[in-house]
Amino acid sequence: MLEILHKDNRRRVGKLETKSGTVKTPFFLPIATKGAVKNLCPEELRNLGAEILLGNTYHLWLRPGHKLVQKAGGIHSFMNWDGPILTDSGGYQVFSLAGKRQTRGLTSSRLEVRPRIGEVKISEKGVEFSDPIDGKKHFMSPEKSIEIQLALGSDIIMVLDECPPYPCSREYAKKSLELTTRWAKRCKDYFDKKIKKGSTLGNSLVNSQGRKRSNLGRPLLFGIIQGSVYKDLRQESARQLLELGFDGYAIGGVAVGEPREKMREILEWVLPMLPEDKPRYLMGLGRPEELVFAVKHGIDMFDCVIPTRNARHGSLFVWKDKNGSLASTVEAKLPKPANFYKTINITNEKFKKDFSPIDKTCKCYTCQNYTRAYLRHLFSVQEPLAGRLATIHNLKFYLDLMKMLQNRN
RNA sequence: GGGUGGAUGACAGAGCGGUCAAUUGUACCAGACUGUAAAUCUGGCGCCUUCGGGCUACGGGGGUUCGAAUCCCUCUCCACCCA
Repeated sequence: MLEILHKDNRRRVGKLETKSGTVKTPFFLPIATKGAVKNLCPEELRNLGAEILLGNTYHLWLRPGHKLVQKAGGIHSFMNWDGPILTDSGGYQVFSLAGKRQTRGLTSSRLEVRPRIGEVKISEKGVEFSDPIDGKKHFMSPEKSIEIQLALGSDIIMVLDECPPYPCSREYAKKSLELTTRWAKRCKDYFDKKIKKGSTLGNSLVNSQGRKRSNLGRPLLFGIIQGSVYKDLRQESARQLLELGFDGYAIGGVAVGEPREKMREILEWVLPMLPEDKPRYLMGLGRPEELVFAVKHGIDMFDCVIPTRNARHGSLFVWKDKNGSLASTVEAKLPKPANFYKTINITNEKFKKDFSPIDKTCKCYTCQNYTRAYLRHLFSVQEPLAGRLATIHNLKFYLDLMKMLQNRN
């Protein structure tokens, strides 16, 4: 399913086949947690160069519900995106919602809307979450996560995992990775059983025009390597998942607060163990220099909220030097300040009278038509267009970066 | 002309003898954000500072008090009511 067309040291350039189409690697998945990339239409995403999106099992399960999505003809048809979609399993919510109380948003008027943040209880059986919106409890097992993802019609299904926080004791990390492996096996068993039956695949084998997109008749299933910052545990996790056998391997539990050079180590420990012909996915990453670094170490896929969320918060990416080969301008040393871009906060006073585009070299709709001064104005008067234009630009930056990394030279 | 209630930092608006350079919100300034609890959050926001503190401040002036944004007198302005 992954065809590598070109290799340059450990950097892999190729294409990944899914049941909804083929995607060039390495690639970045814009995040559409609840079935939409915040602020953008699918058509706009296409124009920006997006080929594949990420949705979230947990969020779509709570709202609108996987059954409803299935009734709508699957997530592709429901959200009008006929390209591939990867769904995260809900494992990250084990991390992001765990132990959170109403410590945020105390001054926000929206607090009343979400009075209590869910507690997360992990057991052998699965995870009990509270809905962050209404506090209602929901139980998700590994099988349930797969069932939901199949019903959604996902192209790349992630196993349910536990994403432990940092710092994390060796002892806990070991228990956690072993649980993740047992869950991964249950996910795979359930997945295989359902795929064999072929019953609950949703309508995702055909796109919204009723056209068959791929010869691949089933979604892909990825395992997730955990083990925190411990070499033997990371490698043990990889070994256990390799033994089970997945269509691709993700590295999870990274960028959860650990020192930045740990990421380098984790990649160095784990990547050599993974098969060449299976895609490798670094989950939740990251900053541009981290993507460049990881690609040079053999990672094929990424997802991250940075371009979209930071855009909404007024933080924009600006190229420093778009010429020359990125691979050579970004040394494979982390942590290291990025040398090929900078970020600006468009709300800063210094942009008040700056009538130049965000980035002179950028070909995005925003940079072609609007000035920094206008964008700053939109942010300061809280016009929704601000977040939209900023999102367009930041995603273009990320997708252009990936294009450069796909370049064979 | 008479009466009543007011005047607080950019704005709104608390405080009504000491713990007040003064709650809070907005605005403004800056920062953060990594499988989206997020169009969010954090910090700053009189002047000076050797970061210990110092200085000037709650409409103007004058009192009472060890001590006043807070009490009294007076002036100015604003709102409402009665002539």
